[in-house]
Amino acid sequence: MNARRRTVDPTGLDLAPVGPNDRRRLHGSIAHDLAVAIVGGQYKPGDVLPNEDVFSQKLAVSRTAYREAVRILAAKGMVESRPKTGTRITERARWNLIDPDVLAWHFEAGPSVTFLDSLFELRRIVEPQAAALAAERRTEADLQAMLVALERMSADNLSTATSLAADLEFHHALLAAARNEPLTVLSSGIGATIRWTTMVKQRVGAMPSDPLGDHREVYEAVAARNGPRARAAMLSLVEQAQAATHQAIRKGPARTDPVKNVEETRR
Amino acid sequence: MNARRRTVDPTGLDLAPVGPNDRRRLHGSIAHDLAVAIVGGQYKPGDVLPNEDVFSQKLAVSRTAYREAVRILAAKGMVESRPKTGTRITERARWNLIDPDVLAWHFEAGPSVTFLDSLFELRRIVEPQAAALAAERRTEADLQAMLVALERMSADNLSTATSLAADLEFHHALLAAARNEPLTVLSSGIGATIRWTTMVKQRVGAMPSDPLGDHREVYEAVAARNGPRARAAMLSLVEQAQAATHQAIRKGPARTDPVKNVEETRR
DNA sequence: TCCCTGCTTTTTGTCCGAGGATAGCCTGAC
DNA sequence: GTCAGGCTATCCTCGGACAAAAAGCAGGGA
Repeated sequence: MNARRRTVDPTGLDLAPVGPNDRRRLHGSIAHDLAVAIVGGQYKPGDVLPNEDVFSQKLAVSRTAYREAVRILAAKGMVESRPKTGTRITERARWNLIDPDVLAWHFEAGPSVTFLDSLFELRRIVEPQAAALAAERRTEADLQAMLVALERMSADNLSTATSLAADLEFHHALLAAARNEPLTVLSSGIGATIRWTTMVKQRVGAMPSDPLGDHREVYEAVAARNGPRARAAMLSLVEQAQAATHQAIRKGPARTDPVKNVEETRR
Repeated sequence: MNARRRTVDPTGLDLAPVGPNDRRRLHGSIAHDLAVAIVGGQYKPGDVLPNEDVFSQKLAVSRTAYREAVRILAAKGMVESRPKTGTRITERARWNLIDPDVLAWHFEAGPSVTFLDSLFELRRIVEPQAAALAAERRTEADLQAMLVALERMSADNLSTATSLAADLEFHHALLAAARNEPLTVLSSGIGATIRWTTMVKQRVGAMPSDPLGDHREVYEAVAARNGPRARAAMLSLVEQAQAATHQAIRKGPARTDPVKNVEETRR
């Protein structure tokens, strides 16, 4: 959570002060923390942040670093700065919700069930069609990539980190095979969803019946250049994933731990 | 093109020095110019930009402003900075192609025909399904918004700026009625596409047969809560738009004027 | 010969302090 | 009551300095 590089921690509250993802720069981690606080509801649309001098001091960083962090958030449509008015959180409708980072921040803050559902809905719309396109356009290399991912998925017991990675790889290879650049971009967003939902399912110990079968069916349809069959298989895959996620959520709460104060995490 | 605020222009080459969109801040216009140069192919993926001192001096701005511009581009996945290595253009696959800004920059640089096609393909995938969802979920208010847009479209002769705005409004209202946040975000991207294609068609003087009829059909299907019909109507609408655009492009070139050097536009 | 360690150097990252530009707000005149 | 003008809070831009990261090189040891 806290990715600040500072080694000393006078408060003693801040566990895991030097995490493994400490390669992020200061402005990056500020943007991250602030963003998580925003999507977590700690700052609401319409709210105005304290002015630069005050806030950067509270975070114990320079105004420069803070401003660069705000630029990042502004680039994703989450805040808007103007002289005299200050920096204000924009309405959610203007956030770039399919930006990979924004999506990741949502999952980190603990996505609401409705948000999760809307993402699955997006997948239900996009991925089947993408599979159909992939069936028409895939090359041997695409097929090979999908096959490798498939094998790596089945090699492990479907619960390890590598099998998750293989899952992501599979979906990415499929999107890539569709030969549509804007569509490919959605891949990382979809990946974020898969990653999180897998984690939830794992935590609850609820492994779906047979996700591998679905994946294999998609692969074979694509290999056979059978668009409609690929579409149907992918639709079934997504729907099963959604059902499994719902089931897991009923067992455990959807929202993870409440977000800490930005001011507190950072000092 | 050049949104810099500077009033004097020693070269005399830079027309329209103070455009109407001059509200952008310096870092914003630098990001804009750089981004257009990148999507225009002036800098290619893998290329390394000159270091901050050199480049910011060449652009005649402070390092601060330049760095903030780079942060914006980095947030959209277009560049990546590291100490010692420098700032390098990332591969296109990692660009956030559905970000409204990135899309707008593409259109400004003159999109390639294949890119345009892939966007229409995305619309063909997303919008019909969105229309179907909208048919199920729309409220009276949604309907009202769509109707207003429809009337404003038909009021003007379908070639003025206000009718274009109404067109955008219609599509946005429809997406909004689908009640799916991530889907709504695509609205601005779709809007950028519509805006640009309309412009092209207009320039060539090729107005499609009857776009209004399609729009009205979509509206009525949504009003009747008839999902399948809404989907079909929207599909037809998008396909017609694509056909009309292709026709227009055959008459005139797709790519607009070549992009100028960033260093030159800015000084 | 090969690898490992430590130094050098280039580039970005962070900090600070100052002044300029913008825009919301209030005051005052008409 | 309305409009013009000044006031001021806030972000914006600037310049300069030093810190940190990391790629590449050189030297030493096995």
